[in-house]
Order: sequence, then structure tokens, then C-alpha cells
Amino acid sequence: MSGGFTFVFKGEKGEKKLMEKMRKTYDRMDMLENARDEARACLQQAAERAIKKAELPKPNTEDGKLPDFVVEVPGDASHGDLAANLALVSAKAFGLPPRKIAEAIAAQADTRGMFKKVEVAGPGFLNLFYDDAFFGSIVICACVTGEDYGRTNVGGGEKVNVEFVSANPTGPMHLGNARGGALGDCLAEALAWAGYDVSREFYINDAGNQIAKFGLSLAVRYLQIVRGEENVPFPEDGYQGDDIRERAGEFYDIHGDAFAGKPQEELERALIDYALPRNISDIKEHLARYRIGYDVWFSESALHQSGAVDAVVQKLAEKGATYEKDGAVWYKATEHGGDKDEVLVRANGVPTYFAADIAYHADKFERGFARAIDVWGADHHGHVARMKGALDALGLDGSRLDIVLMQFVRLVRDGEPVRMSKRTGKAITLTDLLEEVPVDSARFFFNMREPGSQIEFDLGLAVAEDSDNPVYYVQYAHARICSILRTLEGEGITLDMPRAFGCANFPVADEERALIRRIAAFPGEVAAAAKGYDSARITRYLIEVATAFHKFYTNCRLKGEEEMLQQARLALCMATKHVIHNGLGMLKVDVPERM
RNA sequence: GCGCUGGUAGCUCAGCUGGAUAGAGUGACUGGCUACGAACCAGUAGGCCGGGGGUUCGAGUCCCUCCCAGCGCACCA
Repeated sequence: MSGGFTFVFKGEKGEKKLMEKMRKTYDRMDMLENARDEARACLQQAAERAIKKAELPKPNTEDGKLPDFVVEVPGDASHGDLAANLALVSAKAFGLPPRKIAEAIAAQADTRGMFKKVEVAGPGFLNLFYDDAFFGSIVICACVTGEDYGRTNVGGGEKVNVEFVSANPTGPMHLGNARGGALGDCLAEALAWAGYDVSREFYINDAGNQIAKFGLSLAVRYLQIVRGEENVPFPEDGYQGDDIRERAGEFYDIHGDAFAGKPQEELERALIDYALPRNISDIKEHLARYRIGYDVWFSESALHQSGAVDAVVQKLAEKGATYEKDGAVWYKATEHGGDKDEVLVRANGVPTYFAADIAYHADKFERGFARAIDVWGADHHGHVARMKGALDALGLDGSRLDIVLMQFVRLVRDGEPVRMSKRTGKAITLTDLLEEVPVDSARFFFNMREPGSQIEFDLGLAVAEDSDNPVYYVQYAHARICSILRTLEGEGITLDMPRAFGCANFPVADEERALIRRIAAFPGEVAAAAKGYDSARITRYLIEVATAFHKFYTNCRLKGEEEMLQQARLALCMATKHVIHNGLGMLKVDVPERM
């Protein structure tokens, strides 16, 4: 319970003191949640009073209490600011029609100064309307908390690890990485805003079969340069990308044919040692250009070298979760919810990717993370259950690992599908994408839809799309606000908080109320995005805020308006500016003052 | 065959733990700048929510079944 709201701003002396009071009052910052609690309590007590006064019979439930009910924000503003289904769900308990119950409750409702009225509507909904003062206090809250508006502590400081992209270092990043990067980075940001202690991590797959294949492919390209392409056949399953040729070419430019006579193994080793660090640093650079940075770059090979992989296999064996067959060590996945058992150590003694990944995730929990979130391509979905199961088998609660599965990006150019396979060598890379599409658009676009939906990215459209792009719609709202602020400032008018809060008749327009409702929803939206691992909520929300602002802008004026109302509207503009600034900031999209 | 995702307006997608006449954007059509930025706003048209059963006061939402699409089912990662 929030302890109620006290609307005493009018008599307050001094902005500083006022600010302090505001910060205390709105410590929880999510005023909508507070309002929900207030509404719930208001109705619950009203129902209890009605029973006491025998306006309603005693509820015929097992524990004699009222049934659970929902307080929600109705989609239609004419249904109030909050709506409760208390009367509907307790129809049986009272043995009365819902509308009758609702009327009895509404008659007893003490609106606590927060609500203007409680209305009975439809089949028996109880609709509550905010008092104007509450609308005003939401604006104040957003203004006072400013660049922190939207932060909550629903995460309680829990340590969370978010691993995303983790692109294969054998080649350039593709569109899936672009989507995963935007999604993962924004999710991490939303989690941080919701009060989690977030660490961003990139897992470098610098070991295993694909590195061997990488070495082989490089070696063949190198030998082709030395001996002629027609004299050295390229392996069927090698990496055919041009990037491999380029790396081999660079290596040749440095060493000439000095390595041509060396044993294959030595040649491959030298090529890997040359190319891998360069690929990794390219990945870092390209991600930085995409505005993504990591707290930790975790190397798979380090897990092998430290013996962590062997240790985890050993530990699984001690738990009785393994057996040997055909010379390989198998994990009993079927005993932990899997469809079939999995190989941990091959007959040739080399551990599988799966074994390394178990060791990797075990390591995350050993580093003190309460939760690990991985953003994976949907093609890895088969890996989810067995990964969790393996953690369970180790005695590390596998439910602490959450996987965000991301469907593929179907790339299209002028209506024609473009192959994304690394092996065709024709894949569009992240860098290609960013050459055609601004980072703002790409990051916004990839965060517009839920990870689970497969999306189509039309390159031709993305380039032409500049002014139709929703990101500009949101940015434009911000630029418009800045423009108003500049204009008024030119007339010597700036926001004076105590004065703005002193406006007795505010809000006056429906557009103002609609905008304030959206502003009030911000902390809850961020928290929901964090808890539901759904950063798309934020982009959708920002579009809603921009819409509400544009409507407000066309219907409500500031310039030439009466001073108190002008101040109140100035505060509303400022509140909106903070929301857009903070929201776009989470997406790491620019917040332009002019455009 | 088994499993994971998804199927909502012409197109791209929302729809929160079941709730009030199913919503946006875009495309089509019609209006609105002598007032703070028209990269904007207002209006019209457009729907057996994949099909069929069931659960209940009430289902796009939950259960069963079928159909369709993408993906996965390696001693690859």
C-alpha cells in the first residue's frame, strides 16, 4: 500500500523542498501500480461496508472472503481510468445479479481523493475515474524524476546475465545477429531500468569443429593462392565466404608461400592464430558501431583449457547421469526430460559443444548470477530442454536459465528472397545492413516485433522507408517538444514547477488526459518488458506516446495561453520529453532536438 | 513420425493473469497549415480472430482435435 496520496503542492514553499517531498511520495515511481492498489482497497472496503450495513449478504465462499478480482486499465477511456470486475466474479458468492452488487459497492465507495467517481457500467463493471489532481500528480512525478522516470525496483537488484549475439567468429555477422543484438541489448537495458543488476555477455565459440573447419578452409584458400585455384579442390563443407579468401590473402601478403611446404596442421594453426583474433576484433568493432557493448567476452576455449569442461563431465558422471557406449560418453538426457541421450565426449576423446555449453552455463551460476538469459536463434530450440535438464542434473536449478528464442529474419530484396546461409557466401552481413539502413531504424525495427515472430526485412523497402519509419514518428514528437521549448524560451517563458502545479484547472482537454495516461503507464511498461523478456513492448509503447502527444499538440496550445495553464502544459510537454528520451535511450536510438 | 514457434483487416502486427461494440500502423479513398514544426492530425472503407468440438455468466485468450507455414530431431555448433 502506498499510504495514500497527499496533494499539498499548492501551499508548498520553495521548489527544492517540493522536489524532495515529491521524490519521497513517489518513491515507488510506478504511480499506476499505486493507483491500482488504491482502487482495489477502495472497492474491497466498500464491499465490506456494504456487507456490514446489510446492503449485501455475507459472501457464500469457502473462507467467507470476497473472491479475487482484477483491476485493469480499460482500452476505452469512456470506461474509466481503472476498471474492476469485482461484482462480476462475486455474482455466485452473493447470489445476486452483478449489476446489483456493483451498485451496492459503488454506493459505499470512499474515493480517497484519488478518484473523481466510481461508475457502474456494462454487465457490472466498476469503473473508476481519476481526480484531476491525480492526473496532475502524474505529470509532476515524471517531471521531478526526469531522466530516472520509468525506473522501478521490481528486479530487486537480482544479478542477471544476458547473453546475446555470440556470433560465430569464423565469419562476419548476419541478419540474425543484427536482430539478436538489437533485442538482447534492449532487453538488457529494460532489465536494468526495472532494477536488475545486469551483465551483458558474448560467448566466443573459439573452439570445436567449426574452428577446425575454419582452419581447413583458410588453408585451402591459401594453397589455392600459392598453387592456383584449379589445382587445389575446395572441400564440400568448407566455409565458402569471401571473408575466408580475404583472410588467406592477407596471410599470404605477409608470409608469401613460406607456409606452403609446412605440414597441414601447422599451416592451419598459423592461419587460425592469424585470422581468429582479427575476426573477433571485427565483431567487436561492428557491434560497437551498432551501439552494442559487453561487460564480458567469454571464451569457449578458456573453458577447455582450464579443465572446466572435463570437470563438468566428471561431475555428471559422479551424479550417475552418464554412461559409455561405442567409446563415447553419453549424457542420460532421457532421464531429465529429453527425447534422447546426448554425446558429451566423442569416441575420439574430444568433448562436444553440448558439454562445453553445460560447463559454460554452470560457470555463469558459479559467478553468482541468480538468472541467466540467453537470446538464441529458433534453430537452437531443441537445445533448450536438454540444457536446462543438464543443469538440473548438476544440481543447479535449470529453471534459472531462460532462453529467448528468436525466429529468423527472412531477407528479401525487391520481392526476391535472399539466401542467408553462411556457406553460400552471399549472406547479407550486419555491416552491409548498416551501410544501407541507419542504426536508429535497424534497432527500432528489430525491436518492433516479438522475438517469436518471424519477420521479413525488405532491403529495398528499408532504404526507401526513411520518412515512413515509425522511429521518425517518435523522434519527431521529441523534436516538436524541443521546438516548443525553444519558442517559449525565446519569449522568456520557462517551466516553473510550483507554478505549473498550482494550476487549478488541469487537465482540461481529453487529449491531455489521454497523454497523461500513457505517461503514467511508462514504469509498468518497462517492468513488463523486462519481466516478459519482450522489448517490443517499449517500441509499441513509444509509438503510443508519440501518437498521444501529436494529438495533444494539434488540439492544445501553449503559446499565447493563460499563464497557469501554459505552465501546466509546459510540464506535460516536459514529462513527455522525459518519457521519449528515456524510452528511446533504452533502445539506444538517437533523441534529436531537431530533425 | 515426434517436438518447438506461429496462423487476428489487402499487407505488417497488438490484444496484459479469460471480460464491456476485436485494436494500431500501412495501403486505398476524403478532408485539415494566415497560430508553438503537415516527418502531423481528423474521417471513410476493410474481420466466420486457420477449421471443428468443449469448459462458463462470458473465449482471439483456457482444453481437445484437425489443417497450414517456418524451424528442429548428428559422436555439427
